[in-house]
Amino acid sequence: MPDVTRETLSSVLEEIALLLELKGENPFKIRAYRQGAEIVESFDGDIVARAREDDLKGIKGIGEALQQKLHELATTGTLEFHQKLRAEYPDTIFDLFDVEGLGPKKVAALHRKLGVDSTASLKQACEDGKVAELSGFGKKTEQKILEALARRERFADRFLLHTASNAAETILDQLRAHPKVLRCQYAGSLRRSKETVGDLDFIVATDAPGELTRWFSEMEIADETIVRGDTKCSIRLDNGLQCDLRAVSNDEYPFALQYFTGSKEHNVAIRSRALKQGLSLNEYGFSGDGEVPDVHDEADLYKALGLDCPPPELRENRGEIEAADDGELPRLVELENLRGTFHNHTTASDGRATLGEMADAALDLGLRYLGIADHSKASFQANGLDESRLRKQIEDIRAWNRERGDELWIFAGSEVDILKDGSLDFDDDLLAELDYSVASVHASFTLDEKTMTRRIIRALENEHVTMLGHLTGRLLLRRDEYAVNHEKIIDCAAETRTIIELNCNPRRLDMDWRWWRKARDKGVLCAINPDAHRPEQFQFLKFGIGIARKGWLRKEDILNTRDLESVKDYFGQPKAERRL
DNA sequence: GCCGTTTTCGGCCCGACTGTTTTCAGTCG
Repeated sequence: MPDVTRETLSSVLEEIALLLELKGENPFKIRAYRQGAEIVESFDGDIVARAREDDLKGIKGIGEALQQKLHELATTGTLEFHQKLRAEYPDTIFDLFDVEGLGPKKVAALHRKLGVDSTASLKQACEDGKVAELSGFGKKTEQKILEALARRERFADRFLLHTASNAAETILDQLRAHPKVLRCQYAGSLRRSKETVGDLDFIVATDAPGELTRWFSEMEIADETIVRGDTKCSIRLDNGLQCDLRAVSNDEYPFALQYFTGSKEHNVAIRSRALKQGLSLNEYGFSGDGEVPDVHDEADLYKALGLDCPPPELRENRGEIEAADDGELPRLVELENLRGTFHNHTTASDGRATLGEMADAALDLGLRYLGIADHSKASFQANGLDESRLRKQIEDIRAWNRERGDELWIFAGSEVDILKDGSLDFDDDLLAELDYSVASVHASFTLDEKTMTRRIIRALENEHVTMLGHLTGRLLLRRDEYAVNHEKIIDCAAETRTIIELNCNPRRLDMDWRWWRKARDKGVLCAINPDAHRPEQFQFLKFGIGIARKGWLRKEDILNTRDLESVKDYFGQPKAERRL
């Protein structure tokens, strides 16, 4: 049986879409492939098995042709249609689509007329002045391509959530202070709390749009102006992050905010719903033959379509529209619901602050309890604690609680390494002395999926493992996740009553938001953990809350929204008796 | 290529901006 994954299926469809674009195929056909790729990627169930068994009928967006192609791909491992298309172009041509300003038409022209087939040959062609000579191109286009190529080498094309969030708050503060701004907000993937962000979108309501776009491009924080018109302006910050401003009237504001918040998939579904009601919707308003509804904010806009207003984090077209239609949107967790946090480090291992300093910071945040989980001895690179150092730390924590436990209660834990074979870095007797433990993988990342999954499951089956740390080990924009079967881990966590952590470090945000709703429905409890290595990293909780909301989690799905006594009770029970 | 409470054919979101053009194609979001 060929080794075909969900990723294989969706990436082949996506590649077909790109190749058809190069060939200048019917754009709607291209979109069908692209949508097919998205459907496969987010399908709720074992899409690979369904494809293998030719059981894809009835999935909206996957018609006869795609069913047949997915079946061929899943059973044979390749797709003849795809292979034939690929043979017409070199592999490196796909890189050209990532160059800003280049779309399928221009890539096709460069390839056909100049033989450009990679970013290297594109750079050469520009430097030789050949690009400017092509019809439809010119000197400026050539220059812009060279700049885009240089930028690609200097900057990542995505940014971590906290990098984007910090910049956005700075800019939003300045917008709010501007006298001509009536209302403003950031939109886009940041507002939806995606784990990484490509650019920032700001929407302002104003009577003086031209003045605002000019002011925006002249902000001190702007390193470069990319475009500036009467209603739209794009700048780039010195870290490469692009920021777009849209200036609209106060009446248009809710429509622009909704539109630019996206996601694209959500908006497509919303617009088609509007059309069925005889309303045409764009970023400026409703239009239609009959009465056009009165809209002052986003909630009015959704209400006009018979929907409750889905929180921005849910707008991914993953069931939120149906839920909004049925009045069954979840009441999502909020930052204010958190009473404490688990999984934090101190100078005992690789943290930068002492136990006392971390505790004081938690008190300043208004938390009622704090969990300390320093590394275990196998993580020698992180100065992990051995048995005697851990026992000493447990004593220190008990002493704190005797003295100041009525202000802030500290739970004694450990981030215990899951060793290569799934056994733990401490024996059960020591683990039993702790209030709780976070079991994490920190080494041997390259095991195959089956072995890695079995390794983690063995750890979850341990009575003394309270929660699983950063499930996939991914470091966003830096290191891929290791191979692990999420479904099996989630099932095992539900069965063994093991909590799964939502690690809020912006590099991790792990477990991924796409899995939480399923985990929740299976009865898995979540802990929102900052993995703080210094006091200011408690701020990461904010991003964890964003991801939890994106994963449809409510207050009751998260351990650290409970009060101190409930958490003590929870830890005090045998694992098998713990309930949601 | 997909879809259908108007449709099995004819739609499929569309506006802003730029650059290369004399009225528009391409890209982006």
